[in-house]
Amino acid sequence: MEIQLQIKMNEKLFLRNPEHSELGKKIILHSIQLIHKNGFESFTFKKLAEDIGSTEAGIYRYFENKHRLLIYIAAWYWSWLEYRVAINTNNIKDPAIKLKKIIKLLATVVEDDVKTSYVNENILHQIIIAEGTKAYLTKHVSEDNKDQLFKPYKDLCAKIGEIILDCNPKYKYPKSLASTIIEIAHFQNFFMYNLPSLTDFGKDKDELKIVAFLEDLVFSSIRKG
Amino acid sequence: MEIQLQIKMNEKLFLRNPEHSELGKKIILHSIQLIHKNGFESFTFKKLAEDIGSTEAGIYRYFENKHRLLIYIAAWYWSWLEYRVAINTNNIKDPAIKLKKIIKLLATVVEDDVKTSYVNENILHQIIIAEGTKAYLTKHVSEDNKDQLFKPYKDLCAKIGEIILDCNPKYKYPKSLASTIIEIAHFQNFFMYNLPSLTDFGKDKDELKIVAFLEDLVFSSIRKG
DNA sequence: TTTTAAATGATAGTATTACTATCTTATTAA
DNA sequence: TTAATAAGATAGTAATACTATCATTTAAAA
Repeated sequence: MEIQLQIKMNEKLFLRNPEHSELGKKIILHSIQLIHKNGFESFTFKKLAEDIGSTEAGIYRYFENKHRLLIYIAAWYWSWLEYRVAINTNNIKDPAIKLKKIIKLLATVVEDDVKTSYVNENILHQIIIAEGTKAYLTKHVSEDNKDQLFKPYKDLCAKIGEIILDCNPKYKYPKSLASTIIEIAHFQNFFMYNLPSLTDFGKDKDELKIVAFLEDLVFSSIRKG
Repeated sequence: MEIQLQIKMNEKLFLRNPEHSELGKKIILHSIQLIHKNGFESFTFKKLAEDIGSTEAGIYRYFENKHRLLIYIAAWYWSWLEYRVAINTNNIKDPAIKLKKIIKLLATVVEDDVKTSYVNENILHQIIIAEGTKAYLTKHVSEDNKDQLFKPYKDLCAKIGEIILDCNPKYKYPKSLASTIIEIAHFQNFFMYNLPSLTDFGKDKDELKIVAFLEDLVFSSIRKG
């Protein structure tokens, strides 16, 4: 039996649903590759079209602009991560063990377990580390937020916040700690590889050390008092 | 007596030193204003030139491109912050109190104490919150890093790391905790105003709550064990 | 199986962006 | 006073970020 993961995406994320056609899937697959290769700034729909063997106008039928495409990719990533969190924690009772599992999912490289044919999840993880925050660090965050474009990110954050509260119902900052875990898992990874002096992991470049750091940070805060 | 703060900047940050001319100072002042107003993505040298009453070519004599200008502004900000950290902590002996002071400097709005005629420090603080990470989240971080473009950021981080070690010489992640404090101070501020459900401060929008959260996070980690 | 609609391909065109080049005129410093 | 140096003015180019149109292919409905 082959498991095919299909993530339901908010309609406002695209003009035409890329999951419903071959061209659409190619757009997602190749944009992830191109952004990974050259970075989001030098990524253009022209280059993407050439890469796919389609035309610029063709891409514009799916996404308003490259920023919207980034938001789509990020939303897909967070939905996929929440799904992985769900399947990896649903048989665990102890919230602390749940939280540890989540930290590991956030901070370590993905093993390509569930295949979604048109997305390379490992590369996706890497581009979200480097480019993910650009999805919302804009002047139009609030409007985009009203259109629910960041819902998957916020849902995941809310879920982590709840688990933090399960660990300690008196902890005062569950949501802020949740968003902190998410962002720091990515930032410490980026720093470790690119600006290593900002971390304590520069020498061995071991993602498990980021996990250890985050666990230490999180559990000493939650359990204290 | 009027105190004039002059920050020595790395020569590689610019083509011509903007501090050495009126036009240069206008470039810094107006670019901060424009980036604050419309965001970094829609910021162009053409618009900047029009705003100043100069020409595009004139700006290009000072900075290679707008990304370099952002790096310059960020570097200036981190240098200035390290200076403020120095004057605000040099008479304090207790490293824990030092650290609290630093968290406050990072997370709260600046009171315009020391004037640097051509920089509005309050607006600067806000644009670094929203745009600062874009200075290094690029495909050419490593080359830029070799040119020491991020030195002020790294110096500040190292300094905070040392103070953390002063608090507890056995703490295992001083540098990672330092970069975490810096980034989270800014991210929680951005979230609080723009994606409030990612924080516990959405209702009152009180920066002092970010300070409290960070203090709780930092000191429970450092002091534990 | 034909008709019709929808998606794609091909091509063209525009305004803006991101520059580079050159020449002239101020400003400043030797 | 002359000689650099910086700034202003103008022009030009390649690439980016789109929009529009029309023909063709593919897929769904009659």
